[in-house]
Amino acid sequence: MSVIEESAEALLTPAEVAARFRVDPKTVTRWANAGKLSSIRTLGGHRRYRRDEVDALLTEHGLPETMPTES
Amino acid sequence: MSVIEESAEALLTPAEVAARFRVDPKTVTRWANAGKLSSIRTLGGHRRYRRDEVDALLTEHGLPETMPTES
DNA sequence: CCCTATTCGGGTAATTTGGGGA
DNA sequence: AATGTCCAAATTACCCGAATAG
Repeated sequence: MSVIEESAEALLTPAEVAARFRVDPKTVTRWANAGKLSSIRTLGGHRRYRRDEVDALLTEHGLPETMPTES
Repeated sequence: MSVIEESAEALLTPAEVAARFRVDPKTVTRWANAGKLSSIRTLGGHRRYRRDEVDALLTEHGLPETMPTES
């Protein structure tokens, strides 16, 4: 399995989601428990998160106003 | 799982941005509210800031490249 | 020097987050 | 590596007053 295929995976581990939000994996688990983030369970009981959902939440927010030219 | 994710985490906490600008964390929040700085929200409502943007703002003053002795 | 608008920091209360340990 | 729980630190949003331009 090469590294390139990984960017196409649809599911993210808790650590990967935590890294993208710059929070602890525990916090991601809290979000899932609070129903703020949909999760899928592995057969071992651990959670996986939808990558498109995470990416959508990451890009939610606002760009700064168009910065006029410094001239 | 590979290590490629590491380089993608470019988010700063409010305290980290405040430290770079030598201001209060509240002031950074004020900049975000004013739209001067783009922010990403955690699902709990806390803000994360893009390191690229912060670094760009810190260096965009056009400081002279030659920094002689500060005597 | 005075006046005015903006920015910054202090204080409080409520929520979220992170560290340590089970 | 991940889960669930307890507690301290961080962040948020609100107020207000002081410092800084212009």
